[in-house]
Amino acid sequence: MGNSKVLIEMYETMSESLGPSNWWPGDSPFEIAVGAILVQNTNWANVEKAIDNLKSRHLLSAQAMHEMPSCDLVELIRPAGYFNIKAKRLVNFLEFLRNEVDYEIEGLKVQGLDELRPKMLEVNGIGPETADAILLYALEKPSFVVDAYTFRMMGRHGLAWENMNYHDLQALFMDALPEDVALYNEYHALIVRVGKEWCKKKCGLCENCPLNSFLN
DNA sequence: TGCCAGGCCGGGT
DNA sequence: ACCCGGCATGGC
Repeated sequence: MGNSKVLIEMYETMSESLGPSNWWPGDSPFEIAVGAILVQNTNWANVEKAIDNLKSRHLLSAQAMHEMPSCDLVELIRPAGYFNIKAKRLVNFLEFLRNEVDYEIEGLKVQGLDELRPKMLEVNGIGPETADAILLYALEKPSFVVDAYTFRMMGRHGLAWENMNYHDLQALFMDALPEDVALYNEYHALIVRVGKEWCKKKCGLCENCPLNSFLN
């Protein structure tokens, strides 16, 4: 694909400018998966409060979260926003974990990406971005994560246009880049870090953005 | 103070 | 196949 060169160059520019990201924040694959669900359309700082609520009570485990009354789970994750619907989504995912691997999330690693991803998407509350975040950051599967920052950045640089959907943009990256878990991991992390700092919804900071030399 | 943040679902065209 | 309203907190 003709995008390989520019996408690699953008990656190297961001990497040299910002340094390593050490993503995803979280001490375990399960914590990463919980964070991926809680961060849906929400500020990460709020997600951290919710995760801290669980962790400080020693309740950040699949079995503990599945066995507690859902009203308790709702209260613990309240700071993450959308707490009623996110509690249900967490329970749906916990049920999936129990059925698939008896709550041991790392057991999912034995499954191939092509069989695991569709199964995860069947869980109500797990959409493409959440599934890919869990696959990539918790399970180390080579599935590129696309998010709102990715759409914004690629649109701003003329590499994606309005009618592209999640799958289109993911394919654009995965066709252009070598299949490399570490590369996918760091690339998405850098996009989010650059996006948070320089490319918010109202983008007026392009003069200082590490990627400004790529603007037409 | 209103706007925004690392989406997704369900119901309607 | 898209489009839209709903979901909710905390920081600036």
